[in-house]
Amino acid sequence: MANYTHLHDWNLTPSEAVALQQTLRYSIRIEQPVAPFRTIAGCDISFNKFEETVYAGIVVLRLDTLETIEESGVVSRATFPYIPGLLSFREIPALLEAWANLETDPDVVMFDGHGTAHPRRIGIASHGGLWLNKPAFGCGKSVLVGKFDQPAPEQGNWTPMRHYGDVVGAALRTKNKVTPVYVSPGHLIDLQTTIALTLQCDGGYRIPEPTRRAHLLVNNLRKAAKDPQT
DNA sequence: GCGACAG
DNA sequence: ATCTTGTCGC
Repeated sequence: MANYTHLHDWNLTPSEAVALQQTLRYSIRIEQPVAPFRTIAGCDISFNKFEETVYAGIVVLRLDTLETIEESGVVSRATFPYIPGLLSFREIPALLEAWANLETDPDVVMFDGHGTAHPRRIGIASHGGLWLNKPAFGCGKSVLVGKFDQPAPEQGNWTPMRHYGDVVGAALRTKNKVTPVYVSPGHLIDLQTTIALTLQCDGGYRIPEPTRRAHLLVNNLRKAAKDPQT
């Protein structure tokens, strides 16, 4: 089953959260994975605006067939507000609850957000990877930091995203002539592998399957709780 | 000081 | 993120 070890407290002020990121960033390891990956997890959360209740979910799929092999959804609470650069403090606590309910132990995790493409190089994918002590990377729909040139319009093309002289991620075209997604390594993985895995998770949509299915899962959870029906 | 700013 | 219908383009 999937587990994780407690790294630190979550009830922090935004200021304390930034300070914690400055100490945690040095534990992050960006490197080429040794063992091949067989399964991948996608995670996401959903919520009603102005409400503290959040629906967190994780979907595990086989990398070779993209078949879903497990889903885990939980209803939790997020007390930390959304602040650009501190997303992990709002989303990870609930995601850990969903993770703990997993029967399988995914080989790598795809987060909805960034990894090193972050002002302090420790986005949700890096922070999450540290907690899970597992290879993790981020795939975001918009940019937080980093400058880049537009990649060629055909699927598979990508351009490096740079921030203060560092290549922090890549603008990757997952579909012909469609806005690219922004990927970056989180922990225990490198940019090349991050790009390859994202392309391997292609299901015909801009958003790769792990994240796309996790999004559908948590959205259905939220709707189910909203209506007195099924 | 001003503008930017993952989900 | 969420609130929402139709509509332009391949």
